[in-house]
Amino acid sequence: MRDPLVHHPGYSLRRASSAMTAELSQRLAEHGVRIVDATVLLWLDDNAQITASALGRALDIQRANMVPLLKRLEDLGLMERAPIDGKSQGLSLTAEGKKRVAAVRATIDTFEADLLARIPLQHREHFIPALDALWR
Amino acid sequence: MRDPLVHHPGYSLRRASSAMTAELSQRLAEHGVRIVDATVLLWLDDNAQITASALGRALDIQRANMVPLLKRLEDLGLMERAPIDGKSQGLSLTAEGKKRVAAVRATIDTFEADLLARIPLQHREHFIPALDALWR
DNA sequence: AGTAATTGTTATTGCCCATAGCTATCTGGA
DNA sequence: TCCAGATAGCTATGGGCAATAACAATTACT
Repeated sequence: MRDPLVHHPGYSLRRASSAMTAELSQRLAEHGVRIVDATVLLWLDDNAQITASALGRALDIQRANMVPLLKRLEDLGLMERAPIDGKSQGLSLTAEGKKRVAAVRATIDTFEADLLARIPLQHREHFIPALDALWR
Repeated sequence: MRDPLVHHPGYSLRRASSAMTAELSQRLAEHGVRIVDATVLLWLDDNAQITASALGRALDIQRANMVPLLKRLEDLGLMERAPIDGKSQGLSLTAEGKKRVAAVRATIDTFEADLLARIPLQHREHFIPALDALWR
């Protein structure tokens, strides 16, 4: 069986990302959050009172898609909103949210370390710079 | 605004993959196929008479998810099935499928080259080996 | 003051992956 | 040779994330 996709960076990227996503999802399920939830929680922890729109721009999430995401975090009691003016609202973690984000951060840090550890040493330092060149 | 996700390989991987996927999708739309369709077409071109199950195993696609995928390619007139025995069927490209796959392959090759070109030279050769360590 | 941009929202769609369960067929060991 | 177990193809359903279009209310700019 010939594999026409060996040495195709696009395909390798897709497969690696999908494998990574599946594993991280599973680890985060322990905390009752999805991957996107976790990234938002981390951002809120570092940027209290950020606006939904600004957060969406930072994470490249459409405003429309922020709505159910934030509602979920609010329903979980992890995040709350405070009006800034008539149309904007500042987002911040609740006390429960701060507790949760600490656990989530620990899980993510472990995960990222495990991920890097799987990459042979001679390639490791090139990994993030190469990836970042593709989107940052 | 602080970014808590800089230097997180998992996040960079997700973002790079998502950016890449969006662009490739767009380029392939010109040929009327999706990304998954294209990878299947490439495989069929190199592995005529492969079985749906075997193809699914090679690409890590569940048998259940192969069904609508193959039906789509069949409806497009790009792929046909021939019974091997009472329960298996060999998949292969139609004449139209062979024409299409040539165009698709050209688009993908250009895309992969463009993708690599965006990675700074000193990191480039490390990219695929690093990715492959994460899933192959 | 009035036009343009921004914010939050609803509704809908598309793509890809995952699980559970079913039937028919094939295969290998007793 | 027969039968249990593996395999092939399929249906139905749902989850996760992203994309688009449209709308009302508010704010910012000129």
